Amino acid sequence: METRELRYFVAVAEESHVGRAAERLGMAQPPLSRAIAQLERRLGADLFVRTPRGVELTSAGETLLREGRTALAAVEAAERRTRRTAAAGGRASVVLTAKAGAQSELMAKLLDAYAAEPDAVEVDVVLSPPGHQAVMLRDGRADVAILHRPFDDLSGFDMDVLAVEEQVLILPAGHAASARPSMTVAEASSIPDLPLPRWPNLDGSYPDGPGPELRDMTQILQLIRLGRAAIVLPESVRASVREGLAVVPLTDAPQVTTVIAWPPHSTSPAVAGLVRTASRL
Amino acid sequence: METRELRYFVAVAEESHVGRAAERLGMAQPPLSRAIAQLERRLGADLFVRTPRGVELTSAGETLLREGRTALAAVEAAERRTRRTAAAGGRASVVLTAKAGAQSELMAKLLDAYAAEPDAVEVDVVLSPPGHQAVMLRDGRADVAILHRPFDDLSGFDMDVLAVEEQVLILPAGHAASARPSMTVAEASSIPDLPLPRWPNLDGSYPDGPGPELRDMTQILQLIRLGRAAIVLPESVRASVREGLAVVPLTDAPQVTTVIAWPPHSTSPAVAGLVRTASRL
DNA sequence: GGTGTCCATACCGCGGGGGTATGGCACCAG
DNA sequence: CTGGTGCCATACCCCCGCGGTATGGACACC
Repeated sequence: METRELRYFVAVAEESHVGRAAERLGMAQPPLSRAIAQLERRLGADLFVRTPRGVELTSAGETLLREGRTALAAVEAAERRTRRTAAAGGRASVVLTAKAGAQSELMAKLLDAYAAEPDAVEVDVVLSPPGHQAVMLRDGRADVAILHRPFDDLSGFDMDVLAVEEQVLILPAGHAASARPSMTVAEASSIPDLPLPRWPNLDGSYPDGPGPELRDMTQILQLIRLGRAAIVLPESVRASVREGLAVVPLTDAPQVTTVIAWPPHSTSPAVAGLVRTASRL
Repeated sequence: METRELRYFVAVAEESHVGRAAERLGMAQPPLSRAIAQLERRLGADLFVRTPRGVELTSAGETLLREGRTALAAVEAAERRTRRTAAAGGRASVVLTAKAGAQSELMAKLLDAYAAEPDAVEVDVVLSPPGHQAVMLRDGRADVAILHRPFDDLSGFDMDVLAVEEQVLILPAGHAASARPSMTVAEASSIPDLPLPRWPNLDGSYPDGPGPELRDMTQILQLIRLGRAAIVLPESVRASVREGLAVVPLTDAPQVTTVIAWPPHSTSPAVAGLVRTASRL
């Protein structure tokens, strides 16, 4: 099976419509129809049932869609990483990605410790919006990532745990609830005049709800000082909490685990070294 | 990048020789040279340095070899799984692979429990030689596997832990050492007249050493009864130990963890159901 | 039954993958 | 230094197969 065939198949499966898929692929409809039919012949499997409105996946087609997407991502990742190591011009280098804003002290410690290693290579740090680290690791734009359980999807990666912490509620300093010694998540999310902000989805859109749309951390902290919102965050943010804000521990929020993750089996020596120093921190 | 190009590249990289790679691929040398050159142009990266003896990988080439192999495996897995679900003829089914011989009671419990589930599908159990479960999971011949830490390479899989057990030494009943209440691994492996058997590598070859070559469990137990060998195994084998054999606990052997593993992101409903019942055992 | 909306088939042109023959280069034996 | 050997690259050719256009055929809806 060629990646071209797979790309065609995925396009048709996603559109449920050969014509639209062809348009998306920048080609005419008949060759696409033929390519799909040929793929079906070669696999010995019907991938679609043809309906008057378009096409629908068979169960074999659903399997190929699931598996094919990850296969395509793997090919794409191979290509990207190859281009990158070539661009580095023989001198090895590693791209590390992390969420913009948080755990800067941990990152600094890691980068310092690694730079002191005898066989250290250059580390490019790429800060990306929350939730995008795993994507970048999967498609080859990054080699290692710092990410967070249970928020990020870690499936398919190897990883080491770097830190475990509780979560706290950040709210305006003067607010009545700020005097409480602790709170539950249910209580925190139902404070009448303090809605929790909404986090953007992977595609940049926002879920519906009452809270403000969260853009960056300083903006939301500003909103909290103004008495307009509250937010649940890992307790390490205490370090960056200045006046005007109060912190209340949450008793039943899930623990947040900071991990360093990397794609399995692509253990370049540089990545291995970085992971080794990370796990010694 | 097309999978054909990747296959060509991997062949050349593995042979370090364009001519031999071409032979292996069943084609002539010049088109292969050209395909590689074209791949290099398209990637904008030199993958090989040409030497008078053949070719050598550049660092970019090493990256592509590492990544490309897993990408090819992913494509192959997609193809196999699609063929399989098509062959199942609409009626979903799952292939579970496990090491031949061991933990049969756990498997039986799992299969019984799963069969009782409302949405259970047919489960094909494939027993494969030790160490091959992970390979079958990676190349799509299986959907779920029962395997064992730290022996199997679990990287890249999602998993749940099913059981944790200590290891024991099995030796002839009459042997002097069989009276000891416990032993260390060092002691167990240096009993003068009882060599530990050698396990086959993934390719079927055997490492060098004094012990007998292990073929199957009954054969090795026979050898132990004859006073010719001893073996270290998880303690669950006590159940299948009959007369003529003695069991001595090991104090410092690593724990053996039995896990159920599955490829990430290919979570078909059937696999998900099987895993769910497994983790409830 | 006409019409619109799909996907499939028929047919054609051309790019590119694969073949053979040969060149160019480095190393080695003498 | 020179002929020989063992590589990979280039030159040239053929033909398969991919992609294009035109059209057929099935189905739903009015």
